[in-house]
Amino acid sequence: MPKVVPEYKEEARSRILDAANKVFAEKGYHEATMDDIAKRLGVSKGAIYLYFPSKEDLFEAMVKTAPQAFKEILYSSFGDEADPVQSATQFFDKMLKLSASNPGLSFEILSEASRNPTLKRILKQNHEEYEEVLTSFLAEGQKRRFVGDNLDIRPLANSLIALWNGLETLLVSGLTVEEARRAWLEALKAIFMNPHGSHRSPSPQSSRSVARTG
Amino acid sequence: MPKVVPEYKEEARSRILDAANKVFAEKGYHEATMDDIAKRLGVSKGAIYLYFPSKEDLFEAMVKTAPQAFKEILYSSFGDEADPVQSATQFFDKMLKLSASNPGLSFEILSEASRNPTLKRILKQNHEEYEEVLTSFLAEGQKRRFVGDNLDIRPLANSLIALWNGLETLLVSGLTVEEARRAWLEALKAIFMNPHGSHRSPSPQSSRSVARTG
Amino acid sequence: MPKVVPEYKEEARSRILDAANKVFAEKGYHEATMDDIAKRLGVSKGAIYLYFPSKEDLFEAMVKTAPQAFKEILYSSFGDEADPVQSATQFFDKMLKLSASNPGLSFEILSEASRNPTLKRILKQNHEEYEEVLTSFLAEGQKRRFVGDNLDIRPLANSLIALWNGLETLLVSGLTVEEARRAWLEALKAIFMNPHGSHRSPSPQSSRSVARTG
Amino acid sequence: MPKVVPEYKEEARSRILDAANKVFAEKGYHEATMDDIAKRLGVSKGAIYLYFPSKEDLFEAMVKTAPQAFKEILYSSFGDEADPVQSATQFFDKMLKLSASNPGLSFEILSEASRNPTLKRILKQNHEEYEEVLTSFLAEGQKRRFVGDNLDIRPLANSLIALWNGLETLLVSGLTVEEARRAWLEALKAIFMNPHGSHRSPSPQSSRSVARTG
DNA sequence: TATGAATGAGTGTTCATTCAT
DNA sequence: GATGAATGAACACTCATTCAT
Repeated sequence: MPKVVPEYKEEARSRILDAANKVFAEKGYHEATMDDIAKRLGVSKGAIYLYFPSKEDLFEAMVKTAPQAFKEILYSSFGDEADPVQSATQFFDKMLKLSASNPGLSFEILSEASRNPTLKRILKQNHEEYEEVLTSFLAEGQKRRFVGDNLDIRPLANSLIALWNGLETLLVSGLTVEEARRAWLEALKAIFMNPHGSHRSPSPQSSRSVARTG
Repeated sequence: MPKVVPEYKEEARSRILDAANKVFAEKGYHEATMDDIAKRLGVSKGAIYLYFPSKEDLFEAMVKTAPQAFKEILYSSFGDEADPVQSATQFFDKMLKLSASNPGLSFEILSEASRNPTLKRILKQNHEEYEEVLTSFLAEGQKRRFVGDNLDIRPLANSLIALWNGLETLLVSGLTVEEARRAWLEALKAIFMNPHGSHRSPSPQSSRSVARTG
Repeated sequence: MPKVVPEYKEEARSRILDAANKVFAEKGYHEATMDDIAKRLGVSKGAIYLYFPSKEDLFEAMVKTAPQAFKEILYSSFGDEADPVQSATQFFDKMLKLSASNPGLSFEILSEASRNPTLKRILKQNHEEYEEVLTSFLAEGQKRRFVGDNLDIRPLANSLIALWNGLETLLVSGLTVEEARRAWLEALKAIFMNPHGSHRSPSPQSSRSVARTG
Repeated sequence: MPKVVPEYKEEARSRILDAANKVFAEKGYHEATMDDIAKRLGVSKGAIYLYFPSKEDLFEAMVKTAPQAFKEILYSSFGDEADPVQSATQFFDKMLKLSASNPGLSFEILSEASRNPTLKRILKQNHEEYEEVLTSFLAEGQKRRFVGDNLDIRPLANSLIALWNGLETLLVSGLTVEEARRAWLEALKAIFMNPHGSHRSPSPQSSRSVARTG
């Protein structure tokens, strides 16, 4: 059996997190055993406990690594000056690929988080990063005039994140990828192509027909 | 110990499903034990097995009951002829209440479903019901002129469902209710307030054919 | 569901015993459930408890009925004046048929009996009946000159019973029916065809070469 | 709690098999619990599962060890050139002792085997070993002239095995040890003392071909 | 550091038996 | 008598965690 790593503790941790990610993604938090993870690494169960004090800690550490991939996709999709709908399509496809490699892992995380304050805090931090990145992108878009000048970009960023997350749930529920892509693009066009930039409340025609939400 | 039910087998099942719903919501599928559910009902573990052959079956049966609540909320929110954004706000608040009483249950379901074909099938049926109901509502909205005439209402319905689902995930991730409501309304305004016909390449026959939902 | 029997308690018992016999034979004592037996009869579980106070009692009662079939086979095989080897072959074939219809039941009974004094007593009574019947038959055989005059017929009877029982065990162990029949006949010929009738100790040549067993 | 074994995995298995043998013999397969076996060893239940994947596997492994004891008894009883009836008496007494230490275990095995193909296969292998050893012994007996020259020794071997097995059943049924020994010896005398060649239609080539046991 | 044997608490499921109807 | 819903004790098996080596 190869050792986890002779010298670099950090790399050992990182290898374990990789293995954990795969195993948790394949089996879900509860069905995955410490032994599964150890075997995937070719290491003894006990070795993992030298780096992580418990299964829960390991899971939490793994969740902390999640934003990395997301941010990479975000930057590579929206980073250049392309047409935003095209960027959104790229984003959709890359996220789809990521999500397909971890089927159900995000729900596993969410369901644990809904009962585990530590996890919740981690997710909150992750989300704040996402929100930040996306809001910046949208602000940049306003400068470049492909995002309506008077849009409220922070809630909009949240809508976009929510929309993606929600489409992931629908994919589990049997929505085809094509249907999901269609829904994603329809919604994005509504947002980006609105010719009036009239989403925010103080625009006269919206206040006429829209109930104030308090 | 009281009997599960005085007389009617159906009511017994239904009571168990209620208890299961609560316990699964509180603890999640794996952490919830059959004993938890039995005790919540004031009944012996064995009694549950008179009505459901396994924990898994009980869970699946519980998932099948979900559309009921959703449809009730949908009809009661969008049923009358009120302003659609106001209806959407009502919908949001009612869904929020439902979801708050079952924190994390939907993710539990999704994470199980991502590995359980039976559950997946049930979720698909559920989703088809949701899509149907919402598509009909949007079609009606087109007649009443508060939904753009040439909108592609089926993907739109999916966007709305996804958006709600996604907001639920963000609430777990620490988004405040206010932020979520804001994101919801911003997105809806973009959709509903959009001047007619701007969402897609306006090919008339496609919108007609999509309205046929079967 | 038909009632166990409306009027004759004895018949009810007897029907239950029949069903029990079949179910115990099919599944073994431990794997058979009271519900299996009840369902085989088309009766409720509770009904059985009106006639037998426990599963164990039911099993014991069933064991008590066993000699009936054995005696019938014994009489019908050895009853007439036929050639004893031919009779033995008939006996073998009939017993084989009986035993095939109850595969493993006798071992089930024996293994329970080895730990259950009540069952043991029942088996002892059954065995005494068998021994009696067979000894009488052998005595008759001596009169009719096809059993050696100076044979010790009671141990011989036991040998025959043991031989049959033992062949049953070998059939479970994969001996073919043909091999078993061969073994049975070889042994019987040795016993019945011994030209000297010299099995008992006081016969000179046997005492010479045979160790006394005390 | 002491460890199952200080160093050698094989010894651990062997100790568990020993404990299992005792517990299964005392309680029978179904009444014996894994906990019983573990406690008998002074070990936790889980430890057993490190060596055997299931109760059934443990039982089967135990059954596989049976021929060892049998062969030892057979060789030590018949190994020397003593008078065969005396050898047979020794064999009887040693087998009796073995069987008394495991009351009912063989029936437990047989009743399980009658419904369990894996066990059946094991029993078949065991039986083939017994048959082989005994046939060789009888062939040797023919050379030494204490077994009739033209006896068909393979069926004869089976008869002897069956006879012993059958006597074990009668011991459970209340036959006294003395009666059993008497029956055993009477039968053996019939076989061994029989003047040469009287057991079967004396076709010489058949006895030769049967001696080839492979 | 790393191992992996051992632990022991935990859980889904079964079923003989009871008893209100 | 007969039912069948309910009980509750039991048991096989799992797995996160520990620790002697």
